[in-house]
Amino acid sequence: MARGRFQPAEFERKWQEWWDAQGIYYARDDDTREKYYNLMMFPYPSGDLHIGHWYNYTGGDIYGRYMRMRGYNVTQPIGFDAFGLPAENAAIKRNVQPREWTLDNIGKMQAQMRLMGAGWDWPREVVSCLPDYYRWTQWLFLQFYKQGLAYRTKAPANWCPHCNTTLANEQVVNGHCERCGTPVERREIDQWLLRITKYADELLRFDGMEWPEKTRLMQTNWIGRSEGAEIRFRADLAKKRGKGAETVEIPVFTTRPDTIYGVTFFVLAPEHPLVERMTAPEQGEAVQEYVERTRHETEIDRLSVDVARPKTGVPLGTTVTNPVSGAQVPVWIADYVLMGYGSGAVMGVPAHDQRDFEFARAFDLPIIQVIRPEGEEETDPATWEAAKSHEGVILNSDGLDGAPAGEGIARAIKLIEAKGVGKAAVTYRLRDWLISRQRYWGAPIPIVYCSEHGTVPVPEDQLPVLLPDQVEFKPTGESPLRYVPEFFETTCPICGGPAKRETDTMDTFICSSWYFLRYADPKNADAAWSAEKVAQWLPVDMYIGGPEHATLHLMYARFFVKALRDMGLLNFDEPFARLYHQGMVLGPDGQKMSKSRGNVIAPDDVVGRYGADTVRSYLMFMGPFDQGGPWSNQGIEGVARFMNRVWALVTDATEAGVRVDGQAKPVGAALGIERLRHKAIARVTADYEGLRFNTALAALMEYVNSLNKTREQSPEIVNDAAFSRAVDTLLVLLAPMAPHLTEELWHERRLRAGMAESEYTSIHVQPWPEYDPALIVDETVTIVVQVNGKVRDKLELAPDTAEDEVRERALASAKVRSAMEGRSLKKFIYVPGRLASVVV
RNA sequence: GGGCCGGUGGUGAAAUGGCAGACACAGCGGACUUAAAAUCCGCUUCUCCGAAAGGGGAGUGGGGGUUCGAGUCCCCCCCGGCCUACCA
Repeated sequence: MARGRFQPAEFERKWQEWWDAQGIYYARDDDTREKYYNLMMFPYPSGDLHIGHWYNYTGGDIYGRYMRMRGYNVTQPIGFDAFGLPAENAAIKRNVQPREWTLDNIGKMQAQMRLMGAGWDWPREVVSCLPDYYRWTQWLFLQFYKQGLAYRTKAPANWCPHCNTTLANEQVVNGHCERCGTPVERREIDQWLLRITKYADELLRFDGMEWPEKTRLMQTNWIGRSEGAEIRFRADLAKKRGKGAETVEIPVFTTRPDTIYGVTFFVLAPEHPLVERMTAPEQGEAVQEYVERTRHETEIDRLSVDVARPKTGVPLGTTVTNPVSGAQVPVWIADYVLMGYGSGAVMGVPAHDQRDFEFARAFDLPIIQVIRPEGEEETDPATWEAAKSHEGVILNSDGLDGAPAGEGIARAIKLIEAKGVGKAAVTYRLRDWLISRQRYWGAPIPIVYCSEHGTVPVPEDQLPVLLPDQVEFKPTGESPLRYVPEFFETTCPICGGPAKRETDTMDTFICSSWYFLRYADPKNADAAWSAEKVAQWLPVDMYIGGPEHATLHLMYARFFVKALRDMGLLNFDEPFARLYHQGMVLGPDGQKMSKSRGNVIAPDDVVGRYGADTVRSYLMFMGPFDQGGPWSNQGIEGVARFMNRVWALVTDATEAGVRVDGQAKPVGAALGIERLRHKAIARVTADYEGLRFNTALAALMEYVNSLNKTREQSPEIVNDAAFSRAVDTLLVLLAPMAPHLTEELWHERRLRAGMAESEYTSIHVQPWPEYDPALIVDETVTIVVQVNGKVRDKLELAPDTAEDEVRERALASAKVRSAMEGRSLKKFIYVPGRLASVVV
C-alpha cells in the first residue's frame, strides 16, 4: 500500500493527542531509573509563541528526548512567568483585567506549545500568577524577612517616568528603562530589598558548574569585587548655630591606597549626606545649584557613552585632612563620583587616575606624582597629557618610598592600619536587590503596617494575600492597590487594630527565582515543596535559555538557592548544573526580527505549510545551536525534501516487509548497510550529546542518501533483515528531531511486522541504539601522502597496515618520487589511518 | 574605553593540528513529462595548461611566527556582532 507523499497534517495532531493520553512524557516520582531534569526557561505569556521560543524549546526538547531514549527518567516541565508589566499595560490600553488577559494568553500558548510536539511534562505546569503559586512566593518572602535577608529602607531608586515604577539596577540599560527605553530618573522611596550582597563572595564561585565561560565572566563582572582600603579623611566643620567646631570622618574606598600621598583634592558625590554640612556659606548657592542639576540629570547623561564628556564639579569651599600625609586638600562635589559605589567619596589622585587627572586639569588643581613607572624618570606633571600608569616604584611618599611595584598596596595598608585611619576593605559593584514594584500585577508583599506594632509580617496561615480583581489603573506612581480600600485597609495581625497593607508587589524575578523548585512538587498545598521531592529532582541537570538572562534571572536563582540552603530548606548549593545559551534566530534579511522591519517569521504559518517536524529540524539545521542565524525560506525547503525522502524510503521499505530476524553475520551489500548503520549511530549520538543538532541532521541526511544509493545499486537489499534494521535505526536516530514523522512510520512498521495495536509502544521510549566500534571503520582507508607538506598521492590501504609497509608503498609511488626530485629522505611521519608525510 | 564571540564558496555552513568547503540552499546541465510542477541524476572555490582524460598553481579578513604539516596554535593589525562602561 504505497502511502503517497509525506503529509504531516494527517498525523501530527493524532500523535500529540496520543502522547498526552499515554502520558509518555510525564515523569513519575516513583520511577527508579536515574532522573534527568531537563529545563528550559519558562515564557512570559505574551499570547504568542514566537520563533525564538521554538528555537529554544526545540533544541531543549531534542536533548530531553535523546536522554529519555538513553534510559533516564526525564522530566521536561514547562509553565508561565505570568506576572509583569505587559499585562497591566494591556489592561490600561484595552480595558481588560490583567488576570483575564494573562490566562487567555496562556491558553493560546499552551495550544501553540502542543503544536511543537515537544515532550512537556504538563502535570508539573506552574503558572506564577495563580494564588496556589504566589502563595508560596509570599511565603518565601517571609522566610527571607525572618532571616533578615529582606529589609525595607528609603533608598534612591531608579524611576521610570513612563512605566511609573521603580527599576532594579539590572533593569536599567544604559540609563534607559529596559522595557520602554525611557531615560531613568532617581527618586527616594521606602522600598523592600533582598540582601543578595551577603552572598557576593559565594556567587563568585562556580565550582563544578558546567556553565559558559562568558556567563560566569559576566556575573563576576556584575558582582565587581574590588580589593583595596577604606581610609577615613578628617573634616573640621565650621561652627553652626553657636555650636563648637566639630570633626567628622569621611571614609573613602580606594583600590590604590599606595597613592595616598598623591591626593590633591577630595570629591563627594552630589547626593552625599555630608554635602550640606561641608559647604562653606559663600559656596552655598553654587553647590545647591549643582546638586539640583545633577538630580534632574538622567542616568543616561551621567553614565554617558561619551567618554570625552568634560568633567564638571563645584568646590565646597572647605578642606579635609589627608590622615596619612596631613595635607589639607579642597573638597569638591562632582557627578563623576557615584553615591552608589564605595562610600560615595573619592580621594583625588590626578597623577595616576585618568578621571582625577581630567578633573584636575579642568579646575587647575595640583598634580603630585607618587609612582614612577619602571625605566622612567620623574617628570613635571604640567607637561603630561594623561595620568601616569600606577605600575612602578613609589616616590614622594614618606614611609612608602622605594616600595617596588606590587608591594606598595600591602605596605600602604599596613601604614594606614598602624596610624588607625583606615583598614583593608573589599567593595562590590553588586547592590542589594530592590524588589518593590509600585504595580498591581505582581505578588503582593505580605506585610502590614500597624501604628502600634510597625512592620508586621502576615502570618503564614493567612497566605495568600490575594490580589483583588477590581482595580483601577491610574498613573499615580503608586500601586493601584493603594486605591482598593478592601485591600489597603486591614487589621494588625498582632493587635487586631486598624492597619495598612503594603501595596507594592514583588519584582517578577522573585517568581522566576524558584519556579524550578516548584516543578518538583507542583501540587503541594501544604508547602512550597516537599524536601524529598526536591531532593529527588534537583538540581537541574540541563538548563537552556537565552544569554540575556546571564546577570538577572540566573544570578537571582543562584542567590535564592544559597539563601534557602542556609535556611535549611534545600540541601544543594547551585540550581543549574549545566547551562546552555541558544543563539538567536534572525529574519531572512539577517536582521533581528521585528514587526517594523516586516521580517518576522510566525511559527504557526510555517508549521501550517511544512509541519512541525520540518520546522523543528530546519531550525536546528540552520547552524550551531548556540549561534542561531538567519531564517531562510529556501533553506527550509531542503529539510522538507529530506523529510520526503525519509518518508519515501521508509514506506517503500515497510512495503517490502519488516524483518526482525537475521542475526546471521551480514555479508556483501548487507555488510555495507550494517557499516552505514553503525557509523550513523556513532556520529548522531556524539552530535546529540554535544547539542550539535546541525551536524546530527547532516549525518542523518548522508545516511539516508547512502541507503538510497545502496538500494539503487542492489534493489534486492530491501528484503534483507539488515535493511530493515537500518531503516528502524534511521527512525530511532531521527525521532528526537522529528517526533511525529518517526512515530507514524515506526507505528506502521510495527503493525506491518505483526504487532497488535494494543502492544504498541512509542518510538520515543525505545532504547537508544549502540554501535560496534569494529563496524565504524572501513575495510580500506585512504592514506594521503605528502611531500614537504603538499599532497602528492593517495594510497588505498587496510586501516591496520604497518608503518613500514606504508612507508615502502609511499616511497614507491611514482608521483611521490617525482615530487622528491631525487632529494634524499630526511624524515618520515605516519599518522595511522590518515596520512604519511615525506620530508626531504 | 574595557571584555567576550566571530570573519571560510554566490548563500547557510562543515572540518580531534593531517585531503578545506561535509550537509544543504541557490545556480547550471540532464532524465521523466505533450508541458509545467514535483521527483531523480550530474556539475558547481578561483585560476592556469589541455580537445578530453588529466594535470599545475593559488586559496579560510591582512601581516608575521611555531610545525614535516595551520581555517585550527602564538604575536601584531583590520572589520563585524554581543555585553559592559566615570566602579575610585
